[in-house]
Amino acid sequence: MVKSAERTVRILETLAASPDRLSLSELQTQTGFPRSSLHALMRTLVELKWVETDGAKSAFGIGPHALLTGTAYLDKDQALPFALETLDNLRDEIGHTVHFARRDGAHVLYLATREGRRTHRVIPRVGRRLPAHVTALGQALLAQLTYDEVTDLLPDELVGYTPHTLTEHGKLAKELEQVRTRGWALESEQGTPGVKCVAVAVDYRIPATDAISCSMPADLDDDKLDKVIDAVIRHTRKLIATLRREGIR
Amino acid sequence: MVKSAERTVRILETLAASPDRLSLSELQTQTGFPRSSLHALMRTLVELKWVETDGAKSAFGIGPHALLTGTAYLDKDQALPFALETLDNLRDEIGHTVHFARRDGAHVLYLATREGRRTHRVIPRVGRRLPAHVTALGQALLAQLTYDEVTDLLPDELVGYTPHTLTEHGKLAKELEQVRTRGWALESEQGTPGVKCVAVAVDYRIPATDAISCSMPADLDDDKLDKVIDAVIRHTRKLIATLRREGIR
DNA sequence: GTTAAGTGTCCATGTATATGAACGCCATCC
DNA sequence: GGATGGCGTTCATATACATGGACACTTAAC
Repeated sequence: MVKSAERTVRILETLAASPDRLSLSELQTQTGFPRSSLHALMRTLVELKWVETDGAKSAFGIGPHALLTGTAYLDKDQALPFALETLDNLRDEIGHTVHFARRDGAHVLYLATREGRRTHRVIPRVGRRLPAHVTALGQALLAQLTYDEVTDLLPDELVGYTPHTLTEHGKLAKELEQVRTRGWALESEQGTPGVKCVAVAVDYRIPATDAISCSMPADLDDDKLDKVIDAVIRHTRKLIATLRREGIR
Repeated sequence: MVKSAERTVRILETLAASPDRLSLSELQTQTGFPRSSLHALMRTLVELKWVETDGAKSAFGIGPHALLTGTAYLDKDQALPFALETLDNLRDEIGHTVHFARRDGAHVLYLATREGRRTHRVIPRVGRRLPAHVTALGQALLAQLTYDEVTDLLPDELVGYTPHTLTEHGKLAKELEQVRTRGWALESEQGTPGVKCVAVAVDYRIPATDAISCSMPADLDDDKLDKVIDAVIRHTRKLIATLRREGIR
């Protein structure tokens, strides 16, 4: 491990994770790196526009070059170009926001926002990440794994985001078992208050590494929910067929 | 400048800019760094998930952590949370994709995609970047600057993307003068074949650093184009008022 | 079968970096 | 006004890295 390279990305991750800009000393406490070492690294990163500084220089934040570089990850994705049409169609059919994600259900790769009023001021963006156990996307993907793999992947302490979050490994395992048998995951305000999500894994790989989800208001009635579940399953099957046909691995 | 920190981000930028994954030797030729130095850096970056490797290890690509970190830039933006509603409303009203960008018109911060069929297979994503002189967004922002500032900012050679791209500084200056007087920029297939864009600068700062644009099929008739221009101007004014009221700087 | 050019990997050593401590600056406190 | 704690900055020296060259391996050429 090259020390300064590791530190460079750790600093960037720290800045990205913080809701506010950080001073040199705050960075010191959060990263544990010496002030003087940080000083040199920050000067470098600011010059390269990977870190923004607040005029007074006492507040560092993630810079525009990090955005330019990071989002290029999307262009490299094999499955995404073929998924776009399905995702937009699904969004148009059900009228709710659709997410496409991969791996541990964490980072959202594509987002088809619905028309009309938005309910909260959270910026809809790709790359957003919530722990796998609190989202339907995450559960749909975790359900592909064995119990041991799941406990291995997740931390011992499952963080609770709302009163409905499954914070016990036993309960989560039970839920995942249900996801496996019925084929889709349902999240009712486990991650975000007032939001319900349905997710289905896109199993063109075994185990599946991608999933489609649809988020709705939590108070949606069961009739409409059934229609959404049906639509998500239908479109996911179509996407699987497309990916198989195109030979995506 | 810390050498390995600089190299770290240069490597990431090189990987991001390349359409394909790169081998160690390709990285060597593109960056000029010695193979053995690259080797150590790549191992570090792969371990940290900032770089992905292709199983065989002979093909490096940008990794998921770069996406997670880079997109956090969006959460730090002051104006964006207040712009979301306006942008979605504009999209709903005119039925075309709406972009919100800043600085040199380069990186798109928010994207409200339209419903219905998509015309090409380019992944719609934030952070995408085209040179300022080929986009309406870029021209709307360049029009805020003096001739000297523009020539200073842009390279001497203006790259042409289509036959309609303004590749001469003189012609660009003339166009920018027109943008200044009429208040909006129009791009007709100068950046992307088959696409027309209208952009208006959001001048809550002087000079404006943000702009809203709307992209349409190039064959849209003049009547509808006028309606779009009117809508973009109207919504931009509304956003300016909002930002002023909220005291965003 | 031999050559050539591609790949990743390893190692010793000269060079570049990391860092503790000291410094200067500006608030705030009492 | 002296003390305290915040900030960024600087420098000598110990430490860690950069790197040319050697190595092993695969593939393609002939």
